[in-house]
Amino acid sequence: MDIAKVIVDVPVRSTDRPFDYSVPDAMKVWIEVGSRVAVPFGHRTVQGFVVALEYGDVRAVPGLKPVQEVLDLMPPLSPELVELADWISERYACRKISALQAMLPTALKGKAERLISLGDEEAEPDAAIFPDEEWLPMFPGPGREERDIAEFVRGSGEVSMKQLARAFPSGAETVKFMLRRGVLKESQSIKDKLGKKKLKAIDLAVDPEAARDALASFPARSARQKEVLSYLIDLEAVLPMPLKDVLAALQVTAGTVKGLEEKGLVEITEIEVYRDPYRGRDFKPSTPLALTEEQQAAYDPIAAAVEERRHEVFLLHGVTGSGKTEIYLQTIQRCVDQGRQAVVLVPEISLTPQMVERFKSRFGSGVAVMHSRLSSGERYDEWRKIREGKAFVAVGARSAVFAPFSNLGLVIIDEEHETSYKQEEHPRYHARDVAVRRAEQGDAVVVLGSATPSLESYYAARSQSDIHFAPRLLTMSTRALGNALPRVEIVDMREELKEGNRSMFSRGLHSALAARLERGEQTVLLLNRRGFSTFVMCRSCGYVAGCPNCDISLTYHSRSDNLRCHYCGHAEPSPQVCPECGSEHIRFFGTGTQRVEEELGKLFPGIRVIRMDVDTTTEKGSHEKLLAGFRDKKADVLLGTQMVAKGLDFPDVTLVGVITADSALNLPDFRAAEKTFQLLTQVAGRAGRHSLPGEVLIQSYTPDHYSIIHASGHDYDSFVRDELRHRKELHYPPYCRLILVTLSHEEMSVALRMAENLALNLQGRARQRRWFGSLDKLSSDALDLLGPVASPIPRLKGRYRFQCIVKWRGSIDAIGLTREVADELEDSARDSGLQIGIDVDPQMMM
DNA sequence: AGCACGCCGACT
DNA sequence: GTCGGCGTGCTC
Repeated sequence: MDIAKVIVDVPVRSTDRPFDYSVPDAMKVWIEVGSRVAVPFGHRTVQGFVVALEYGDVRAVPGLKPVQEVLDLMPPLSPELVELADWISERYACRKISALQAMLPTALKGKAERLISLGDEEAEPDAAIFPDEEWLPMFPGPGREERDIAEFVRGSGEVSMKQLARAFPSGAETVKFMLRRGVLKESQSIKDKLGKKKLKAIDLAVDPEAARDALASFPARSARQKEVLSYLIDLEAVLPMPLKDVLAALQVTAGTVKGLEEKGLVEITEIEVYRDPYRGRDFKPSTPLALTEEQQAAYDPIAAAVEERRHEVFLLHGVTGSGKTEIYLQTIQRCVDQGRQAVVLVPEISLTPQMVERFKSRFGSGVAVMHSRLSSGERYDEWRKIREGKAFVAVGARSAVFAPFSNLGLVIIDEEHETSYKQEEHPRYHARDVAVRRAEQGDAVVVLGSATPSLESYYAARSQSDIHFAPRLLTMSTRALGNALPRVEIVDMREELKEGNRSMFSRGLHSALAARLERGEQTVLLLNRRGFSTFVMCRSCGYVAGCPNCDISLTYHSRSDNLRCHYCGHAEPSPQVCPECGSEHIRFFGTGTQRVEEELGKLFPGIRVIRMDVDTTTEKGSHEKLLAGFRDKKADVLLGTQMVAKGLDFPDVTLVGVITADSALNLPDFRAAEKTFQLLTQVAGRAGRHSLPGEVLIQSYTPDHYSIIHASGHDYDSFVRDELRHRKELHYPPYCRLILVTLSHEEMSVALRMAENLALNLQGRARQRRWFGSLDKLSSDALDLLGPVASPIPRLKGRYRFQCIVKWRGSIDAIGLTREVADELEDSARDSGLQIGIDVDPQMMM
């Protein structure tokens, strides 16, 4: 293997391909596919990843440079992950390097560092330029500084440019001059953002016998030192131990230990530690529960596939409380018993201590947890536990799909329908699709679990003819504990208004709340704040202004005081009275959690409310703290946005109130109904999970909408039937796929012209290939184009934004074509201020 | 992305 | 006449 193909960390299109390097003999042992390396690139050193190794005659390739350095003892990526990165870069139209980087913790994003050392030339100042040596002390000019710098560098051998700048704040010119003359020389290497965490540790410097002897002859006045020493002798078996533990245990100060160190009895060293974010927490071991008949029926086929090491995707559709987690746990056990590893993906929002605890209790320290609340150091440590084989289960959000296991046998995706599995920045991958791909590569099993599966997955399972994958459907329709699903009542807010109640609380919700306060039971109130004030609704009849072409809500634009569709560009004036009923109660809609909290305080003086939304949960750990407070019954009401709907399980919650179901329903998104149904179903599942029966009240201005009616009846099948009919009629997924192309430029006219250009090119190219045609036609291959229109966020960071939506289906390479056209346009715009973003299978159409 | 090479204005 | 402005082109 003489040639390494390397993807370099230069994220532009012209370098989005492997570059060849020769591998020095001494490096051959260390370099593998997946190695992270430092390579000379142009006039500098950059980080890169080895994606292939080839045997070849290095001499046959002129101009080949050698790999400079291998950056890790163990390659951070496996060949399997490298291959997956390649797939991601094509599937999601992103740079290869972005896909590779996305798989690693940020701590491993190395950047080049400039190192300065003494050159071959004498470090003496140039006599022709500077006065004689003996004059120097009198002239603290450049000559003096030069000598100091040379001394400084000589002292430490190699000095980073940063250190040098800190020591000689105004020495930049001099350094430059010295470099030019060869007095100093420069090299570059890649430095990680973060090192391994080192901890001060204490150890005996002499053997225990000698220490015991010393103890006997200790002067009485150093009683504290004596205490420390005897403590260490007793715990000799676990040495070296963290210094701070000793200090805490004996209530002594570092000075005491210092004294012992000076006597030569103990030794302060540094040990490398894993930062375990769950350290010090006890997890009660749990054992497998007996499965119900229904659970068993779902478990068996999954376990069989795991047992046979056969790739298969399962869609586990189980109502809230049906015990999906227990199935996950037992399936993981099967997988682990075979010496393979498992990944569990959970939406970020439900990655609560409750959730983590269930896995830690069953699998102990073999569980690595990865989520965004961890510091980058903590995340890195959890990642290393996986890479080094110290963990066999990874529980985490989206990016845990890249857990560097060597023999992954199972991927579980809980709450499969959650949009947070789609990454909204580059690379815009969907963890579910990546998981399926990864599992295919390694003959692993995928379990998609949800009480409300996404239409894409459900349709794929039912029709068995989908584009992505065809999961096997497993259904669980009863709760594991045998209790009934809560009774759900819909409150018609139009009626409330008619009867003179202008409050945001209906009379029904008001009295239900009062009853809970009286009985000391708890309530969860959901307020969906998304889509705040952007749509127009009539409070009298529930009419919402929608697009005549696209069947989505129109968005209100205050600048022009009109309503627009951001799919097709349709625009109309903003109505003054309701076109349906003539009422003047038509306005932009939205209420904040803060206002609800205020009103609660007014209606129920003394009520204890915990408010949970983006404002109150930004701080690290605040999320957990708030929930713990609610669990300990420090509040009567938990009020929040979506985050209160997910996965919480509190025994004393008997009432769930949805302040207004409509705000989710009227998002300008074709998935609005699906989101609403999912949200309502999830939040309803929070009530009455234990012995006390639950009640759910949903307030709505459109109480006859099918998503609300079916959610109240816990009727997923009927909802899907209605929703699929809509999707089919209007050509939305799962009946086609989408690509969202966003163009931005500082100048509005350029942005628009380029967007039109792109649309035209795309259309032309698709026609040539005979792909272009209405999706109405029966042919299986079709491509259609919407736009360009202004983006829902028309201006961002000083750039005007326009978007096009590609709708397509069949076996055509619509992604490749879109990328091709976008690349060409970016090229031809020599102007270069143009940015084009491609989002394949977008979840948020914003 | 950097960083150097390259062709035009204000200065010792 | 030079130092340096940042336009464009390349990086195994």
